[in-house]
Amino acid sequence: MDTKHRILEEALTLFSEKGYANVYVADIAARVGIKAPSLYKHYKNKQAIFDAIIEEMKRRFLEEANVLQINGADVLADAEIYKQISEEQLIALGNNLFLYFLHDDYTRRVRKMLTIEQFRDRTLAAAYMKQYVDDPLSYEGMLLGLMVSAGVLQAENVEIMTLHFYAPIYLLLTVCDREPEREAEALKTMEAHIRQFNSIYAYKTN
Amino acid sequence: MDTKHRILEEALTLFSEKGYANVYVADIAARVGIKAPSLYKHYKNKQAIFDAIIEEMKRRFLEEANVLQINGADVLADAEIYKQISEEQLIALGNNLFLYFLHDDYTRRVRKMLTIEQFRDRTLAAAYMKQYVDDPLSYEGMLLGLMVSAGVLQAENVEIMTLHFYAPIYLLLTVCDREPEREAEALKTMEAHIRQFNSIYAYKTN
DNA sequence: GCAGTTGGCTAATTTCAATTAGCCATATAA
DNA sequence: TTATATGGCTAATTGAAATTAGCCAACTGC
Repeated sequence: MDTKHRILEEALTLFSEKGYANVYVADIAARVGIKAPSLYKHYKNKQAIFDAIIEEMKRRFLEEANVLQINGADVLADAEIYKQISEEQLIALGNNLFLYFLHDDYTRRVRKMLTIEQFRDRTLAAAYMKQYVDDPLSYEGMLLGLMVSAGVLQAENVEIMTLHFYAPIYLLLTVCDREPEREAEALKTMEAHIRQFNSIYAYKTN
Repeated sequence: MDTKHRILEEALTLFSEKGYANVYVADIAARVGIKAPSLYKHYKNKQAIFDAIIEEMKRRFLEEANVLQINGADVLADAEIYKQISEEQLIALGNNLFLYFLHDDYTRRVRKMLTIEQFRDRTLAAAYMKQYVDDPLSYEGMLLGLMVSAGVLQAENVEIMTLHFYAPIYLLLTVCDREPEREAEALKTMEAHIRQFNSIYAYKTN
């Protein structure tokens, strides 16, 4: 029944840890609790499993993008909120993004898998970039832009300000993906980063 | 004669494009201009080729770190220079680092290979982090620290300032590794980033 | 209560890439 | 100038993993 879905689940886990080529069909089957040949009742071959994972990933990413879009519209209607944004809330914004990317199990595995497979397939590289660079920059850019409009922050160039906000988060994310034991250190750095970011970009009456 | 070295060269290129598991010994041989079995006159097996690449990488990284260390000492003796650093020089600093990492052929291939292989071997992940995150942060941190001492820049926290300087460079590097056609755009962003960085952190007499 | 579909299994089979065997020419060195 | 090492080749051999064949039990809907 949901064996078909369990296969994707376990395959994703394995692909994210070892990469497609180093995972054997038999490994996937074992994790699901069946024998390798039984997998072929559900998927044509190994590649088809990979493709299905990518399809589901695209679906989820798209869905997520839509949710954010809608949220974005809501937030825009509600721009009042942004007039009283505090440093602590800015820290929460960064932390949420960081911890979601880092801990959400699905997101984490997909990101690792894309990291490993991206050079074999340019569309995967593009998906990675969109999801972990371009979309976050554009979403956070919108939020920070609202804060500028609300007079909470100020910047010569909001895009660059957004880069200054997000790039350290991205860097710390790549650190923690590879060396998870550095997470505590990363969270401290995160907070110091956002405090300094805030003191730099907070609106100052001269 | 230097066939032995050519093998490492061609293997590195292939590993960086497809990853270890997707490269066949025969591919490497073909690029070198010999047949697969002849490779075994030079290396015990495929893994030994990979290991030799990693050994050479470690040697080069260490050597490079030493050069920077020595440069660092020189630069420290010469701290006067830093009193008249200009925005253009700061841009040059960022650009040099970025373009060296991006275009140096050896560095580029090694970085891609590590990106692909890092999750199979924690020591590779650690090597990647050291070379592309920790060492640049510490080296740039030293330079920016000197600029602070020289009264050219000011910051609450120099480490965070360094993160603000380097993280965008790192992010743009990961973009260009994956989507090289975005390099021109990245260079513009780079410059805008450093100008804004400078206007933020430049020492201001109140 | 039975035809058919589903999803499991074991036992092949296939495929493909790594590696080994064993031969030969050339270069080196005593 | 002869023996030995070096580095190339072709033709096996091996081994591992994907995939296929073919069997069977259990559920499904009529």
